[in-house]
Amino acid sequence: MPSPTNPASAPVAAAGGSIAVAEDELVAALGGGPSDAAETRERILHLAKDILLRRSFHSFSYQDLADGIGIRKASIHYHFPSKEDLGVALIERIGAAMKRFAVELSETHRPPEERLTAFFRVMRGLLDEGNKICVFGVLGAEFNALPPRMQVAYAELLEAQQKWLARVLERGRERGVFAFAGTPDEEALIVSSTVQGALQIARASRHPERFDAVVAALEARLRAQPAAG
Amino acid sequence: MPSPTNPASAPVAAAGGSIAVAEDELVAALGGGPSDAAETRERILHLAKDILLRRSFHSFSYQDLADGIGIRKASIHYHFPSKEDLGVALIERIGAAMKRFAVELSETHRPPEERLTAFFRVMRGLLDEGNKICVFGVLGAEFNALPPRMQVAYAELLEAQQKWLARVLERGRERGVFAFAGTPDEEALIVSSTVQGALQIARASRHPERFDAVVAALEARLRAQPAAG
DNA sequence: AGTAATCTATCTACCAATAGGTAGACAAGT
DNA sequence: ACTTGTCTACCTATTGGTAGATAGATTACT
Repeated sequence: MPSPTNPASAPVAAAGGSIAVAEDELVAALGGGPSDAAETRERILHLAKDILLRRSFHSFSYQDLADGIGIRKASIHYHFPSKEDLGVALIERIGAAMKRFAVELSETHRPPEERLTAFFRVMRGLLDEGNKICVFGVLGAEFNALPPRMQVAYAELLEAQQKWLARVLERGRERGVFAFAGTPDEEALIVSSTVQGALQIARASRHPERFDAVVAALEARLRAQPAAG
Repeated sequence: MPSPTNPASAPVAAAGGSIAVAEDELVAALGGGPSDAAETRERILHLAKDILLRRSFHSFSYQDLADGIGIRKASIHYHFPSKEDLGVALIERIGAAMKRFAVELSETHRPPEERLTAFFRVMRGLLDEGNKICVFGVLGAEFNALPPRMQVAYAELLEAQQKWLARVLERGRERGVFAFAGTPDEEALIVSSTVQGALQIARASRHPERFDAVVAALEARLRAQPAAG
């Protein structure tokens, strides 16, 4: 594999985080070994996701990715023929990370309140690792300007996330640790809307702690009233 | 005024709405009369705002505006030398509309709960008139990719809106029509975060009624518990 | 085993379209 | 004469995307 100008260090890509789990796991899981092909593909996705959550979909180009990775633009087109392909892959990748996140919480038998807290923690983490916000916030804002297949992928992922959240809330209510008036679906909608908006506002106002305040309020209201007095 | 290809009808521009008040009012207030200059400027702003709230800032070009209005690209640069200038003007214009909205509610002595409802109604209106979302949601998502002066203008407008909302909530609590645990500022943050996120989710999922559900829940929780039973 | 064919992943070098932006001519109003 | 607002005509940089060469690895065939 000829890589004449591979600087052996991809500074931009190194800054990236993830929704829930280290990217390395996925790399290992997919590639199985030191496959160069999968590795480049992963690097592209990793960096693209990083820039996406920082700056939005229409604010980065194939050239940005090429520069950041130390590869030529044409090579990125080899892995992702069109930007729409890349966008869809990004959404799917994030969906996979969300799924792994959910599965892990499930397999370790975490109680609902802990799952919700973990969710909040992941979201909060985005703000710290480079002023990111959640995918739904990024792509939701430019939704009408998104290529068709990305719109579909987005909508699907959104429903999946809503479903997961609703289930967590429902189980929490069954166990008496959460209290809310409407349906679990409605409550999930409220929680995710709030988190999504709070991330954007906290970032733009440069007051990340505002996100914490919102989450605290959200948790306080969800918790069954302990008959305070 | 030479306008060789002015089609006398600007179809794209005609679809636009506003945050709170009809654009025509502003046109009249600023221009004072049938001034061509102010009129063109207004048409640009009107259309730009429309596209902005539909498709985001990086998803439209000067050419789009020129085509939509039936004017040449260079003429738009005459009124707004750079896109950053246009962006700042857009934010300021929306700020002016918000202020007029607030002043009107104030001058007609509307009670806090009515002001809040009016706020929700305006936000909901965006979804109907062409799948728009609020400015804060649009620009908040691409905040890091925004030109510097737009970031500043955005942050200022955001603070102004938060302040207004906080004041409404505070007065409502004083009068006993609202109930919430934290400070008015915190509550304002929660309300606007929720609305902002809900607009995005409702639009992307093509379920505008989900916004209504969120707002209903927001109102229900704000309302002082009527000792139901 | 040795060689030919194929496949993979990258490269260089290009493309047309579009981006934001500028210079200067020109017509009309003051 | 000056100002205002628009025009035509252009500029440079960048956009997403393509064609074709090439180097190395893998596979197939004798």
